[in-house]
Amino acid sequence: MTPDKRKKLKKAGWKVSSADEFLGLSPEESAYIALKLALSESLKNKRIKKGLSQIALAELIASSQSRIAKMEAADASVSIDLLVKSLLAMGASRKELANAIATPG
Amino acid sequence: MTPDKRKKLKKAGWKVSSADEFLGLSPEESAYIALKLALSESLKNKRIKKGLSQIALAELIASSQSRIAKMEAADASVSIDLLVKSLLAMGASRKELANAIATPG
DNA sequence: TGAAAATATGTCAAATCCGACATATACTAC
DNA sequence: GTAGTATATGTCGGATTTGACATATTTTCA
Repeated sequence: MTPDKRKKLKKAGWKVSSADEFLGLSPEESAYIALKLALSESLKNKRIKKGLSQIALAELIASSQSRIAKMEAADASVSIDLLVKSLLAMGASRKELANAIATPG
Repeated sequence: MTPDKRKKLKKAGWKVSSADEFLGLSPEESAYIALKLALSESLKNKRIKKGLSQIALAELIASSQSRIAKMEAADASVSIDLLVKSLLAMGASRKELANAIATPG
């Protein structure tokens, strides 16, 4: 695990203060977190590509700027459900979703 | 139209995917439902392949038989989050997930 | 057939997640 | 610098989702 990724995880509120702690996570726990990171990255990329601010996207999908920020930060309070719904609302296809999910962060 | 009625129609033999227009679903609504159906199918297939009963799976992933049944029925009360977590708990890889998502129902 | 196992359905309190708001911090361009 | 814009963070009431339970229905098999 790269220092970058660890920093990102920590920033997102996950308890990752050391590699040992991270290794203490079960495989499905880390897979779940990795999945969320992949989706949040995809969301941010798509938003930027469309030239939208977080506020503009929030209005577009009936959410709020703060929640968009949390989505993009893969915050622990954000579900995969919301990430997927948001991506779909931005016009992502199933294949795009699948690709985001399959692609390692 | 409620998700419940939609489900009943599907059970009654309607080809939901081709009836989207008639049902007045937005593209992201139908994509979301299709996604859930794909994941629930994948979950059921994986469980059967492992020779597990719903009760056994429930114990394995700390849930309940009734919730497993609802997952496999793509019930409106079940989130994509739970479906993904369950698949990961059964040992699905990200690529398997991606494939399930990309594959049309 | 009929009992037993598996699955489906309905309900609900508790846990989790959401949008909204306030506020802080970061980034531009002057 | 600093004014303006964008993004991040903390909190909270209300909405949604969850596991659990009761019960109904379906499937399996002798």
